[in-house]
Amino acid sequence: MPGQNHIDTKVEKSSYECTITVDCCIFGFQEGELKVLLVKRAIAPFKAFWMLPGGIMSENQSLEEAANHILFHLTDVHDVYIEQVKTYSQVNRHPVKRVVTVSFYALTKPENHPAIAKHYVSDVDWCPVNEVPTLGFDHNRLLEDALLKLRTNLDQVLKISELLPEKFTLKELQDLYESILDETLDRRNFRKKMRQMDFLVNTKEKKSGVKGGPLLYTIRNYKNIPLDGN
Amino acid sequence: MPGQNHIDTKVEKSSYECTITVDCCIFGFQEGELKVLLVKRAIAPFKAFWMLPGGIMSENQSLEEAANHILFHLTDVHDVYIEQVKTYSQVNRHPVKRVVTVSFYALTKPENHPAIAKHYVSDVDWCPVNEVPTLGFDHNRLLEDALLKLRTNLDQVLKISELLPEKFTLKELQDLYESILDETLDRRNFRKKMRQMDFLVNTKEKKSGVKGGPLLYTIRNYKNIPLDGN
DNA sequence: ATATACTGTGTATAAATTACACAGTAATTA
DNA sequence: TAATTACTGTGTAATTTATACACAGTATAT
Repeated sequence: MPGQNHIDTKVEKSSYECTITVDCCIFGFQEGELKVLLVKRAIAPFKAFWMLPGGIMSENQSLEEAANHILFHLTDVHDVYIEQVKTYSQVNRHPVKRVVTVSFYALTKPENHPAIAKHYVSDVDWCPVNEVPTLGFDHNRLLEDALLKLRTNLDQVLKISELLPEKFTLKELQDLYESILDETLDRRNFRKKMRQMDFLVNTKEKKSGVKGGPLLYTIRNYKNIPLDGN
Repeated sequence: MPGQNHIDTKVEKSSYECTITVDCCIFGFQEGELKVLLVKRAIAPFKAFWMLPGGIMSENQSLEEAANHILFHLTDVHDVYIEQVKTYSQVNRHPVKRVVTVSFYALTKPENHPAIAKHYVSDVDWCPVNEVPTLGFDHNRLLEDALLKLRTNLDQVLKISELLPEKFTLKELQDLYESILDETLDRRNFRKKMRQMDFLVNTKEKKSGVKGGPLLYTIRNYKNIPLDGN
């Protein structure tokens, strides 16, 4: 009694197995814009298309570990905030072979991680999220879903400190919020709200090279990122 | 250059494949309590443990289709609201064989669907969510995560009409909210809020057999459930 | 030195949320 | 059938939260 009609909870010897891939929306904030890391694919299918970096989960790693691996190899980033977005399993998502894909988003400081093209990748780019071209596979959809999740969870503020340098001005913080939410915010109200949550520590230093001499802030308990495993 | 070191986006012939299972938290509301459908497993491992109903995704179906299949075979429910919760991929989740599991929650009217034990299942029960025993595998964790997601998304009210009979009193609706959120709500404020959103249609009928003669309501556009595919 | 483009701050108004009490109805009971 | 019980249905005032908004100060650029 194989295949579709099973309603049991047993794992059988003959059960169907499937390749599982991980794709990552790696966000960074640069020049006042929210960007996402894209790679240009060097092989078919979708040769020369831009896409989200991804790879295959292997035998001895969880999806989170796979995502971290991909991230590390591609950007030299580690210990970064990653979050599962959704699993995509339409039968014909991949033109050659069936795969199920779990997508993650990851938040990084691009300042620390120059992107370098590696295997099966001919180019690499931090692309402003508003200028993303048509991507290979269903990656535009994955990106859209990841952005939505990022927006929805923005109130858990702490994690977005991953996108900023260690010291930052309130304007930089607000610019980040605005580019994630894709709307403008009132400056005074924004600052009031940020003050209420007590994440911010005023370093008393001023940022130089910019008009107005804005104060630099940092995040309380900088670098306490919970990593969970499923 | 196999396995873990891959950072490419290519799907290779030799790539690792893995069994993917679907587990469902099937919620129903009965006797003023939120309940979840559990099955008692008839085979090892975890023989005689209660667990969430689940099964294996097969070659020609998406995860959502697999979940609906399981649901249908177990409860005769179809066209029900289901939502993906999360994917679990720890290497040692399953004691016998590696599986990756995608969990869903589903909302049903138990009144319509007497549960019947089928394959590999010796018993079936609608269990109040506050009285769930230790389940097989990591199913307590899955249930917890599903409940959290259900709570978090409660504002998209419409879908919870899946849990109620076609006509219901405001008290029944409030009881449902309270058992999902696990807190008590002010009656007048609750009703005000429900009135604002305009889901509710007053049928002008009164429910009999109960004191106070409460009015019966129904949901506007009853049975317009969006089903999406990934 | 002057102009420019930014910083930093508080208050008044509007909107949303919360707290709260009493008269009415239908079953149950004595 | 009268009295009791356990529920229904309703509105307003108080609090909290969110929004709108203007001007003096500072570092850079000219």
